[in-house]
Amino acid sequence: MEYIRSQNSLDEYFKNTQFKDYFGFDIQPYTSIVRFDPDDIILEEGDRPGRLYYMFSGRAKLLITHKNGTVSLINFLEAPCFIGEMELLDRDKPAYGVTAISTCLCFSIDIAACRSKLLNDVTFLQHLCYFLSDKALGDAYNYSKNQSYPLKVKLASFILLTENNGLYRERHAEAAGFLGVTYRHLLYVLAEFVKDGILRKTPAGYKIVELEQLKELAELE
Amino acid sequence: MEYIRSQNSLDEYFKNTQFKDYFGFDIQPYTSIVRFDPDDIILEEGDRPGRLYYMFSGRAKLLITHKNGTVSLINFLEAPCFIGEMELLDRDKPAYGVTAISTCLCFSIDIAACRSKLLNDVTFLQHLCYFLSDKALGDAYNYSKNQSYPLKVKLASFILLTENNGLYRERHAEAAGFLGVTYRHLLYVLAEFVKDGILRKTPAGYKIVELEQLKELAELE
DNA sequence: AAAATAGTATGAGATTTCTCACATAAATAT
DNA sequence: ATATTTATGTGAGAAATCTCATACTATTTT
Repeated sequence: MEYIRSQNSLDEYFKNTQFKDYFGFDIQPYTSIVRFDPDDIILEEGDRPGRLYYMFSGRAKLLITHKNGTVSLINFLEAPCFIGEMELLDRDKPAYGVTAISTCLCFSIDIAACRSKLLNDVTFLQHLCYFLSDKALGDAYNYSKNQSYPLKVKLASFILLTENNGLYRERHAEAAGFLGVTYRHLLYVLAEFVKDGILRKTPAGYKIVELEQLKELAELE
Repeated sequence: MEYIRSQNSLDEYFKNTQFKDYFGFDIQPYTSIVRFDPDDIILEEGDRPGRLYYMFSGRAKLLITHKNGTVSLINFLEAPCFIGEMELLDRDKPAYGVTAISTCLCFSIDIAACRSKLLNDVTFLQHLCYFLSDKALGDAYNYSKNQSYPLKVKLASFILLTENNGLYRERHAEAAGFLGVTYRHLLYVLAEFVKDGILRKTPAGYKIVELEQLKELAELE
């Protein structure tokens, strides 16, 4: 993670997003801009980060660690969205972690400095409710739509969602868990993609060779 | 739908739920209690109901109608939860409908009478955010956990979730859509349940004969 | 009353996905 | 450096699920 320090760029981003309109008070003094690179941890599971993020560019994933230590990919977060609102609303530490997939640019709000302002700002709370309600509906819709398709199609979407710079490199166990198929079958279909020339296996991960074909497959859903 | 008029029962319910604590002002004057019977429409798709519900007992389902007219079951709502918050937060009419599965008891808040009070009540907004955020996480978790199991298991859960008075009577097409399997296959597994004596087919619907066996199956997930 | 429509029902072969057994490579611990 | 664990891969038969074709209601429309 890296802070973006230039005052210019902060001003610039403020102008170009609606972010400031989500608050009933001037949020800029409490805000900085941070960049998370792929695989950076945005929210540590079981931590009290003290930061509320508003991601205005990038993709991230939401993970849960089970009692037995295995990690499950649970959901995706796509800009624009809030990250870490549960910590603000209080109640224990987050029971989930968030990790950057692509480069993520976020406004980072210092909760300690303005927690009570936020919690008493109806403009902000209304917008947060709206975001959450909207996302819940969209997610539910996607869930029920998604599951009907064969793995070929779901995997194509999944690769496009998790790919970075044309490289797919998810843990197979994690991917299989999220996609609801066995490890074995995931490998099988992945091998099919390689055989069909859609992907190429490299030491760094699976390189996307035929982006168009992947997109076509994914669009079936 | 039926109003529950007795002042006694309103007082009673108020005492026995935390409902009133979710508001920073006295909500009781704006609240009545309504009962929805199975299959009653709680929220009409494309309507402006003017009511915010807090369901404190019962189960309901969330439906979406597609452009081509087909209806998809999208999600379940279980007490306690809010229903219709999108209408309060404004933005057009709801793009989804909600129908009672079992008998549902709800506090019904007259939005017209206290919209601005609600939208300016940080206590309420905070609780709503919390509910929404919590539900989103729970849904995501369930979803990713769920999909791995064979239909036998998922159908068992589904039947338990949609059953009323021991009777399962969902539309097969709707159920198949939600469960992400073909109509054919759903019928196949349903027939298996009948053959195994778990369900019995009656003119009124599928009667649950072996509740325990259904529960056992469902608990595998 | 006939026709059209929507929901229910079943068979059979094709495809997808699973189970399980096992092998190899890479990362981590002792 | 060696054992141990973790992740990756592969084969083959079994089970789950899909596709498609085809009937049979019941309800609604004309």
